[in-house]
Amino acid sequence: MLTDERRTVILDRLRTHGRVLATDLSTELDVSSDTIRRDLRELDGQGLLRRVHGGALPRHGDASSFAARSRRAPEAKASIARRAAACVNDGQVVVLDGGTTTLELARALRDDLRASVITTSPPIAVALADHPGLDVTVIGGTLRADSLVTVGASAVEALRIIRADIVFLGVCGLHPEIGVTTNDLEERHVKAAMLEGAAEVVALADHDKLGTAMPVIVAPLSAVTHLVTDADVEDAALAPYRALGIEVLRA
Amino acid sequence: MLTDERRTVILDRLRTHGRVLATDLSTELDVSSDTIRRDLRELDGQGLLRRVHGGALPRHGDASSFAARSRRAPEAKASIARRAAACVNDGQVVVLDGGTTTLELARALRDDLRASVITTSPPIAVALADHPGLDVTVIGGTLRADSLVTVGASAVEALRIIRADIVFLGVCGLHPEIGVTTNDLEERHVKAAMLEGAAEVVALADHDKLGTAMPVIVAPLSAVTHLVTDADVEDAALAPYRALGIEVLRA
DNA sequence: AGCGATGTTACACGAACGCGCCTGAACGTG
DNA sequence: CACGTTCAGGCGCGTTCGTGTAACATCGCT
Repeated sequence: MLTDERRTVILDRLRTHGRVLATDLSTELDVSSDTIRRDLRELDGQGLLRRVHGGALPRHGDASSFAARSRRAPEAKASIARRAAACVNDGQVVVLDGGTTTLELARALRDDLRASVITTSPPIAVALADHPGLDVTVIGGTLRADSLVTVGASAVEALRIIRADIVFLGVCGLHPEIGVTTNDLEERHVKAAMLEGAAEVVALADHDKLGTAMPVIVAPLSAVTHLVTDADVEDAALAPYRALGIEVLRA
Repeated sequence: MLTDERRTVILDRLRTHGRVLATDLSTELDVSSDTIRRDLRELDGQGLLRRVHGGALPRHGDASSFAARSRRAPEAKASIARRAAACVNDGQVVVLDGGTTTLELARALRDDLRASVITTSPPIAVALADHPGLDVTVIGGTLRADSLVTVGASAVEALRIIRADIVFLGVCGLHPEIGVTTNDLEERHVKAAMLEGAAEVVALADHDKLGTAMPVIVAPLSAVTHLVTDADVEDAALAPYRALGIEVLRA
């Protein structure tokens, strides 16, 4: 059995079974456990799986579920959220996009803030209900199961009539030339409606969203006024955004 | 079972059940309680849960007042919810009012149900997002912090255009002569809009809401077609509702 | 053919990890 | 205050990991 064959088999098993054990692979593929461990280490280095003691797991666990996503890079999310929360001033009309980072942002808003918050995300609305100084408005619509935001014509219509002081956009992809992108057409229209007439647009993007692009274009980078990202980003990667006049904040 | 798998299971249980007990996890996952405690300690260190004596809780507790209410008479709520959930048929348009009992109802819907659910309650929307066969629509509006439902003109308008097959109403008070009552004027208008044009109206009321009245009248009892209540109610108290042609279901 | 370079594998050994058990301390409750 | 439960830390055991080393095959070059 060739090395690449064996690794393909390993990835297949991982996809179908959801996990692999080093010892099982060793016996079933009839190679020493050292070879398997080398394979797993190598595949982990290529980002094709996640090495754990005893075997390996899919890299993104269950990336589809909202709860699973909120478990990814929680400290980066939290620091971005804290930094972004400091951008909100009393009396502002704040529009919050959905997503795990914006949910953290909602939780990070200071307790004595007095503002009006509008969101398409039911979990964010629930998180903000406790807050004493906020007026929370939920944008209605059809609920997207994976991202937990509302979409559809009614959501777009409701957002169009709002002139936000500041919009926080949880981006799926942010690319210097392509702009803000997402992977769902309906969500794109909702995000675009948020941006219309907004005074400030703050994009929240952790390091592995920068420089990436998703299939659906939301808006060009000129629509974004601020970018909040985490500390794990080299300055060179941020230069193109600064060149476009975007204020870049490192958390 | 790999360590990471086990911790994922723990977080999933925490998310679905709202809490986990160390001893339960130990027996169900078939590892020593020491291992579970190590897991919980580790996950707490990562900020993914909140360690407490005996188990763990979600790091971000639910909205306080709402969460407190949902702990009141949980077994009565659950049985009412189960009974009411059986009233829903495939293909129906279901409107769900807010409240802790209707939240339980949402969780009690059978997994293979295919229906369209419309709700003013963000927590209910979140709870239903996992459900594979449901089309979930959130009614937008201003969020009431204590009851976690949306209210206001836009909510009323959105509900007016809907002809529901079945409406589940979480009532604050149900009185044979006064009818359905609540304690918030805005919520009253939302509830009233739900009832308009509904084919069936199911009121969910545990024993201590029967025979009581709140300040604001939502609708007369003639608007209600079904009443689901718990077993702790004497027949005499139900007679007046039956006399009005309401089908009474005891859970 | 001879030779070295490269890549892949198996074996060996110390280190690290995960788990269960134990003990004293802390907690919650009556 | 006293009791049972739960907790944190330490220890030992078995497994797994990473690295170093040697054996073997393949390939390209002379």
